[in-house]
Parts: sequence; C-alpha cells; structure tokens
Amino acid sequence: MGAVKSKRVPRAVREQQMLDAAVLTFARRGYRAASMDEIAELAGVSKPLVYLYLNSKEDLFNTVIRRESAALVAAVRSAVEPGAAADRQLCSGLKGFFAHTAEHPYGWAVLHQQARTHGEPFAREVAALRAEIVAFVTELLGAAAKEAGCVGELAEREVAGLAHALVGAAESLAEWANVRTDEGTSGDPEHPSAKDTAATMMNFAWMGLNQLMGGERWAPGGLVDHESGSCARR
Amino acid sequence: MGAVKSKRVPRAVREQQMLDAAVLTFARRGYRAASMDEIAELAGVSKPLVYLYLNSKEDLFNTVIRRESAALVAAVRSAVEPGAAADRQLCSGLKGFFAHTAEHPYGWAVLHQQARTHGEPFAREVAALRAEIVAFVTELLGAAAKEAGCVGELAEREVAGLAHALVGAAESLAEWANVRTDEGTSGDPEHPSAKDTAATMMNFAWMGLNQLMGGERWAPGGLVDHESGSCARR
Amino acid sequence: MGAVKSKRVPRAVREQQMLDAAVLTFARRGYRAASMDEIAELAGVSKPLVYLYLNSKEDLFNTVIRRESAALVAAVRSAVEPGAAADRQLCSGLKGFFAHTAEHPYGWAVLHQQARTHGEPFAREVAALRAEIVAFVTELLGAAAKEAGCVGELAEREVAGLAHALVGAAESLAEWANVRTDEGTSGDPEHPSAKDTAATMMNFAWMGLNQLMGGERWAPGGLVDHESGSCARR
Amino acid sequence: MGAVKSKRVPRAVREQQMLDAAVLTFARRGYRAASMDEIAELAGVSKPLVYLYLNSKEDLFNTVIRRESAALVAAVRSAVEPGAAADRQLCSGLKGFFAHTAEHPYGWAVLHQQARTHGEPFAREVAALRAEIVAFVTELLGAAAKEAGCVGELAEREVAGLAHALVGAAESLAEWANVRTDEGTSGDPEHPSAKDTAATMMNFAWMGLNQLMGGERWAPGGLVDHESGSCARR
DNA sequence: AATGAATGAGCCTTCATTCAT
DNA sequence: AATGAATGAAGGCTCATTCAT
Repeated sequence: MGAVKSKRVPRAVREQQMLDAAVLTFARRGYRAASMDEIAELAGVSKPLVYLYLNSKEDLFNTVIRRESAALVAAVRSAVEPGAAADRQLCSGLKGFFAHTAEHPYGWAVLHQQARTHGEPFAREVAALRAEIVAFVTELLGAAAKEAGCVGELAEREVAGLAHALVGAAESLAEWANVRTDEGTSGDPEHPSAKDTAATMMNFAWMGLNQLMGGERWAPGGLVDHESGSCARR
Repeated sequence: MGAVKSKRVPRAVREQQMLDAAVLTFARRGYRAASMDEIAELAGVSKPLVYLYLNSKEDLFNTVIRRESAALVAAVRSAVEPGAAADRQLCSGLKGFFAHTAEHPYGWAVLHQQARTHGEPFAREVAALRAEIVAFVTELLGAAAKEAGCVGELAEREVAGLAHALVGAAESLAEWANVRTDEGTSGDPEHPSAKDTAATMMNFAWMGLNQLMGGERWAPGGLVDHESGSCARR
Repeated sequence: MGAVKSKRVPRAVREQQMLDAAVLTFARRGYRAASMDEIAELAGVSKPLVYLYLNSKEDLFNTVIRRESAALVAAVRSAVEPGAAADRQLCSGLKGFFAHTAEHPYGWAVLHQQARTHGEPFAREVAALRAEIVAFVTELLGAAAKEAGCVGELAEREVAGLAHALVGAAESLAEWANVRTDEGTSGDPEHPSAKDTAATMMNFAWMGLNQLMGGERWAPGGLVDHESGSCARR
Repeated sequence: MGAVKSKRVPRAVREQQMLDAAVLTFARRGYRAASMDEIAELAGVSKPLVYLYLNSKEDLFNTVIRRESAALVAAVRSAVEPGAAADRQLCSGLKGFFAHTAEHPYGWAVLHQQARTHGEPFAREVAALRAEIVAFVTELLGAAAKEAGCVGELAEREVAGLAHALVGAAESLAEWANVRTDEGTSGDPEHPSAKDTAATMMNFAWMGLNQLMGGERWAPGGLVDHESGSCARR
C-alpha cells in the first residue's frame, strides 16, 4: 500500500524508507499510537525486517529524532553566514529555520510535538537540540550586545530568558505559518514565506532587544531609563 | 497508594480526586501511555468507579482538559484590570498566566504538551483555548496601537503574527521558568517569580511593539523608517 | 425511566415488577447480555433491592422461567375440556397455547429461545416444561388411538416421535403467527388468530394421524397398507 | 489441551481449526458466555492469532454461522434428486437434513439455538437460512399439489403455514433424535437413523397434506368435505 | 423498605516482539 | 535480503455483587 514493492533493496536505502515511514506515522499518530505494523506497511516491508534493521520501536523513534534533529540543525547552520553581523546572522538563521520546518512538517511535528511528550528517553534528546539552538541564539545576543557597545547591563539570566522567549516565538510562528500555508492553495504566493516570517520575528524581537541593550526597560506607566545610558544605542 | 484511603466519599468529591489523579498521570505519561489502572490507584479508588463517574478514558481526558482550560482562562481573566491601559492589561495578564502555570504545572503540561498531540477530539479543544488567548492578545495590541495614536500602519496579518509570537514566547518562558523552579530548592527565593517573568516578557515584546507602531522596521543593516512618523511614539 | 417511581411498595408487588422487567430484558438481550442494572432501572428500583428480593441473577432467571412456565401450562390446561374427545382436547389445548404465546410474547421468548441456550441449570427447567407438554400430547394421541379402536399398531416410540413433531410444529407456528401479527396493524382482523392457527395445526396433523392409526404408511411411490386394516378408520 | 499441538501450520488450515473450536464452544456456552480464550485454547493457538485471522468475536461468529449454514444447505440440496416426484424430494431432503444435523450436532446447535437468540446481526443470517428452507418446502408442497391435480384449493397462506409447521416439526425431531442418540451407546444400532426419522416425518405430514389437497378439513366432531372433491386423491 | 458508594474478576482487543525458514 | 506464523503482556471496559446507611 505504502511504497511500490521493490524487492532486494540495499540496506541503506531500505533504512531510509523505513525512517521516512516512521516519521510520517509518528507525526500523525504519536509515539504510542503509532504501530509497528503501520510503519512496516507504509515502508512496504515486513515487520521482522524493521526489527532487523532498527532493533526496536524505541530505537526507531530515537533514530528518527536524531535524523530530524541533525537535519534541522544543519539547515539552520548552513543558512547563517559565519562572519556577518549578529542581526543578519539571527535573521538568516530564522529564515533557514522557517524554511526547513515548512519543507519538513512531519519531521518538525515529531520533534516539536511528539518527542517532548513521551517520557525521559526522548524528551532528553529533543531538549538537547533545543538547548543547542538556545545556546546559539544566546551567543548571538551576546555578540550583538558587544557590537552595540553594551557592557554587562544585560544579566546572563536576562539574556537566557530572552533567548528562550525568542525561540518560543519562532516555534509558535513556525506552526502558525505552516497552518496558514496548509489552508491556502498549494502554490499560494500570498502565504507567508520563510523570509516574511523571519522578518516578522526580527521586527518583533530585534528592536525590543535593541532598546533593552540601550538600558531602557518597560515599567507600568511608560519606559524608564533603568541605567543611565552607559550603553550606546545603535 | 496515592491519596489517603478514605472510604465512602460523596461523588462530587471523588470526581475531583479522580480528575486530580488524571491530570498528574496524563501529564507524566501522555494520553496513550497513561493507564486507567494507574489513575485509579493514584486516586485511591478502583477502576470501575472511575468508569462509573467519568465514563471512558476519552471522556476523562476531555473533562480534564476542560477543567484545566477553564481554570487557566479564569486565572488570566481575573488577573487583568478591565479598564487599565493596554500595556498594563497585557502585563497583568502575563503575570496571571505565569503564576497559574507555575502553580499548576501538571495542568499546564496536559494542555500545552499532551492535548495538542493526541488527535482531533482533544486538539480542537486546546486549539480553541489558544485561539481565545491569541484573540485576547490581538485585541490588546490593537487597543495599544490606537492608544498610541497609530492609525492602520500595522496590517492585520502583522498583528496576528505578533500575537502568535507573543503567545509562543510566553509559553516558552512558562516552561523555562518551571524547569528552573523544579531544579532549584523548592522554596528558592531566587527563582524567577511570575512578576519577573512577566517583566522579561514585557521588556522583550513591548518595546519592540512600541517601535513597530512608530513605523520603524528592522532591515538588514539597520533600522529604517518604513513610513514617515505618522504614528506618535509614546 | 421504566415504571413511574412509587416508593414504599409492598414486597409482593415489587417482586412482580422486577420479574416483569426481567422477562422483558432477558427476552430482548438474552441471559448473558441482560444486565442487572438494566433490569433494576426498568423495574424502577435500585440494584441492591433486586438482590435483596431475588438473590442473584441466576435465581432471578430461574424464578422468571418458573413463573412463565407455570403461566403457560395453566393457560393450556385451563383451555381444554377434561371430558371431551381427544381431537377436541388437542384442538382447544393448541388454541390455548397459541393464545397465550401471542399474549405473552416476551415470556414465550424467554422460555423458547433464551432458557434453552444457556447451560444446564436453565435448560433442565425448560426441558421439564416441554416434557410435560409432550407427555400431555402423547397421552392425547394414545387416547385418540384407543377411541379410534386402534390397538397397539403405533409403537410407543412412534407415538413419542409424533408428539415431538407436533409440539415442534406448534412452536414454529407460534413464532410465525407472532411475527405475522407484529407486521400487521395492531388491530388487524386478518392476522391469524389463535383459533385459525390451531385449525391449521389440526388440519396439518390430525388427518395424518388419523390415517396412521388406520395403518397406512407413506412409502416412496405411494401409500401402503402397512398392516391389514385391523384398525378401524373413523 | 484441545487439539494436538502442531506448530507452524498454514493459515487456511489454522482457520478451519479455529472455526471448529468456535463451533464447539459457541454451541456449548452460547455467544456471550463463550470466551475467546476458551476458543483459542481449544484450537491449540494463542488468542492473538485468532484475532489476526478472524478479526473479532462477532466476525468469528458470523463466519461460523455462514460456514455451518452453507454446509447444511449443501447437505440438503445434494440429498434431493432434482427430477423426482415431490414426495420423494421432500423425503430425501428430510433424510439429508436429519443425517447432517446428526453428524454435526454442534453446528446445528449454533444455527438453531444460538444464532437466533443473539441480536440482529446474527439472527438475520439464520433467518435467511430458514427462509430459504421454508421456501424450498413451500415450493415442493406447491408442486405436490399440482402433481395431485389439486387446483388452487390451498390458499397461499395455508401452504406457508404448513411449510412452517413442517420445518418446525423437522427441527424438533432433529433435536429429539440427537438427544436420544446421545443417551444411547455411541454405536447404538437402535437409535433412530436419519432414514427412520425422515419416515416418521413423512408419515406425520405427508398423509395429512394429501388429504388436505383432497379438500378435506378437520372440524370438531369429524372430518368435513370442505370443497366437493374437485381434487383427485392419489 | 430502600439506596448511594464501591469493588474483584473477567473479557475483548491490541501491540511489540520473536521464531523458523 | 526477507517473511509468514505465532505469542506474552497489558489495557480499556463491563458486570454481578456487596457494604454501610
């Protein structure tokens, strides 16, 4: 039913077919509800073969998570220009992120929705991925602060909080953009492209960060100059 | 094992005990992996009683979702002062949100992580909750734009995108704050309080929004004045 | 839901209400599928009361069987005139049988369909009922043979077989007549009345019996005179 | 415990073993009381295999009913000689029926006792079987009437009633013969053979029918000539 | 006379996993 | 390289039955 039956396929290829089937099935059903039967059928092979190659359901899920994690990280990393200014790096990273999640919705669903919700072994794997991305963002924010000549006003905890907020906002937008995309016509030129979504994120986040680095803080009733402008605004 | 065994309890009370046990179990294991046996044991009753009162696993999960949704919405709604300025409303709403999610981490986990990942019947319920919150935020942003004298510069889609980003950021921070809390000593006075987290969010988001309303946009290389300053900055 | 709730009813009455509910439920669902919950609800009482009065599901079913058996036997017995000719007795007995089964379809369903199909304890009870009726019929056939001056030509086994055939035919017609009745309008004057059905049975059976007693037998190719006409034909 | 354990059996064979076990179990316990565990054990396999091959208890029961129905119909059909006289056809059909039910008592019990008593899905299946047989008999009676030169005196309803009576009588005799058989020694040469039972039926029914076709009817007090002998008696 | 609260036991069904070829 | 045959274990759900009032 799934793939066309082609016998005698080399192992490496078969494994990828199985992983593809697994990604789709895990995304659609969730880890527990996905059955090895369904995955095997979708991959066009018998169940014992899945076990021969991937050992167990748990191993299979882990392999899936790792493959999708690696692909996402690679996409983001390859999108940024190493030497550029921090804001450009952030923007191009976001663009890469949105583009990849839009192109691999099932992989993203597995990472974002399924892997976190099914107990320790998997959650850790995805937490590591997220931590890596958050660290990357935190680094960029630090670099940006330095570029802007801002010295030490942003406490580490504050930076970490901002990075988490930024990543959460990006995740939320990724989902929103995908849903919007699904609704429109497939070739809809109106749907928010990765570039547009990245721009929205930058508009939302960067300018506020900029001001934060300038020492301004929000307070009920208006802005306050938290610390005298020891931090040059760009 | 769970609660102290107290025999012959009126139905209304037992039902709440069961729902409490269910929240905890669903949060820990996920919908599929949670067994009715475990829930019943945790509630200190036999399984048939759970079925007698809550009908089925699906009904139980739905009831849990609705109870937790209602509690969250009530917490947020009761936190905002209806007549106040938009930024104050947003801030107090966030504070209510962070406080509630911190106090009810399992309920929040069920809503945020589990309900969305387990098929149509539940996902819709939570999608409705999220839509309600996003709508609330969108409304606040619109009001803020009006207050700021900003007329029409922010396209509807842009506002919606911002609202989604904001909600996503808040969700991410809620999780982050909770984890931080869990790790520290239980009574840790250092852990980010709801007030602190709300302040972080406001700092991250509000100032950027403010500038957006002022017509400024981020662009590679620096800020640009997208439209001549037709929108007074506060 | 079932009966109107009337509290404080004397035991004898309540028991009959329960038995009525049980007859209906057992007929509709079968012994195993009928739940004590449904019976109790239909009787308008709580389950413990059913247990208090009728002890157990098995006892309840037995009580039902005995009540319905007794009613059927009484109906048949009271329909025949003790002193009449054998054929008249048989005819009026059949009339009583068809009339009673038509008036008490649920009771008849329990006896005919349910009680026989659910293991030893109940099957025996109904077998006894059937044996009683078969014995009654056998007796009538014997009397008829004697009346007809037929002496000993009908072997006992043959008579017993005929009685069984006759009873089976009557049961089958009872069902058929009831179904026919259900289909027609409730007051349908066309549907086969008990009298008509009894007549059909008599036409079907009696005349053949008559000839049997006359010594004739069926054989491929035509009738044969099994024994020289030592048995006067009426 | 049931069959001798023989591992690795092809599916088609296993399925028949399972169906055999199911027939026996359903006949002994009834549909509801029969457990899949018992059936599986009797078939010498594990429960999951039963589900793998037969899908569900309901499907299993349906498959059983259809297999046994088909076998019974085939036995009866193959017993009659198509071109023969109506009475010979009826007699040989009955012989086939009694022989088959005697050889397959459990199959017959499932059809006759269990399937009719367990709700719509199954009852319909068996009702169809019975209707087929009744139709066959009705046809034979009609043919016999024509052969006998009887024109139209037997109303359709009357014929249908007679056919039902005949089938009911046959069913009753089948059960009676089986019980008798069970009680006697297994190889008892005295127990009523299918041939004998068929003869009893023919004696019981055919001669009466013959007279009915001759226009005679039973009436209290004696026979009457319902219509002047327009119908030649054989 | 009557009931709300509660449970032990069992059944249908499914699933991850292995064996033998 | 690949599969048809088979199962131990567990989970959702229901039911007859009892306890305490």
